[in-house]
Amino acid sequence: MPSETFFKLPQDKREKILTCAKQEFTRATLQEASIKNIVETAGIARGSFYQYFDSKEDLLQYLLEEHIEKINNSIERSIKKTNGDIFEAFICIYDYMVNECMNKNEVQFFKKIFEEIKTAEDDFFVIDLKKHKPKTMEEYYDLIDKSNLKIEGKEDFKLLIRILQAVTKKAIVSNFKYKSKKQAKLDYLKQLDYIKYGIIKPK
Amino acid sequence: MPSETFFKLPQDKREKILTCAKQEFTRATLQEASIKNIVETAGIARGSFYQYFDSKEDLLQYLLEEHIEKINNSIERSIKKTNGDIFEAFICIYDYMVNECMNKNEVQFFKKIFEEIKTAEDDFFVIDLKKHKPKTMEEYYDLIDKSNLKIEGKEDFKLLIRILQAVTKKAIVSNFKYKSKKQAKLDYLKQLDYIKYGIIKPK
DNA sequence: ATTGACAAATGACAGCGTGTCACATATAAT
DNA sequence: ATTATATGTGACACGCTGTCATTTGTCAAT
Repeated sequence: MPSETFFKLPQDKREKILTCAKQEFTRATLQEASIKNIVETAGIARGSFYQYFDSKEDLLQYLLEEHIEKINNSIERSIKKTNGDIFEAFICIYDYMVNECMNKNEVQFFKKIFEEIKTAEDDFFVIDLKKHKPKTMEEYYDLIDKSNLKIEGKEDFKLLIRILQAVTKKAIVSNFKYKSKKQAKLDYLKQLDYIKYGIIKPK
Repeated sequence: MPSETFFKLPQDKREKILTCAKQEFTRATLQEASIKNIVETAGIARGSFYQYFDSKEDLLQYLLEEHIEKINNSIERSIKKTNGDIFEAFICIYDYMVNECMNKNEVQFFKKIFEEIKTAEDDFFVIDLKKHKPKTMEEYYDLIDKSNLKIEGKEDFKLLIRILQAVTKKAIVSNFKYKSKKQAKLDYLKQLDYIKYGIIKPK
């Protein structure tokens, strides 16, 4: 978290810093991004940066935090809206992430962030940042309608969520990457259908 | 690729360098790994390193290369062995990767490597290394038996492969991460079954 | 055995980004 | 006006990088 001092800053200065930071994280990966560039473009002294943030990671964490919060809420909202239909809920989440959760000028930033996410990570938004784990999907077990699913218990549910999350993450990256948003969505829906009804032709 | 000079080195020196490099890549991520540590533990001069390799990435690429080759062959072999059954083929590939393709003393190294792989990557073994793209699964389209699959053309096939690769990558990471290799395998098989026959209960 | 030409090894060096710290400056409290 | 406290600053030492002029090793020709 940024220091108290940071929040006491005049708004325009604070925003300047955040804007320049986003710019830098868009230009480069988390590793390549340099504090030097951020302080130079934001026009603050090197020492000041460290008065506001512990580290580069701390800053990035903060930049993502409000979005993690929003996405988190969207997950709960989606599940409720679809009456616990896990597939419909994931489609809502996808739509939210792709269309609503970020401003137009942040898209490139988020594209970069999504590309940075490791396969090994189970959540959407954990990069190399250990703190502030958002609620995991598994925690919504009770809200999901399992009556027509081949799910026996939480362990099965976990396995399903892993599949859906892996596919959804990749779909979101595709949405950013490829020209046609429409095609990306269609591809995603088709993949969900495969998972829903199976890839094997019924006899 | 390493320089000619590197291959002319006495075998023990060459191996020392590679061993120390693996050690360093096991200790740290690609980004954190330092050439300084490698040359110091291997007991060679800094300049020598650059005579052998272009960069850290070049070295890592070389370390992975023979395995990429082996894995690549295992893919083709698996597909043929299973007469084009894509699911059985993926299980073979999983088994090969988890049990056979690496020496016991390399396991930690590969664990690290797999954890580094980004969600965005479509292949198994591309980290941040652009060169030497192995054959992609998509290229095996003609070898796959599609008679009982809901696959109409290459585009559908691509979507299926994306799902299977995403799930398999995560399963391999799990295998390294969790205590029980057996449970990891069972989980993977269950996930494949979900994809094969669908998660929705038949009526 | 000596020479010379080429291959390989070396480590000092400049460059660059980092995180810190002693000092400067602003703001508030008495 | 004076003191206390909070905030801002950039010079600095540090660590790692990639380079390059120089040294060392190898071996064929004489």
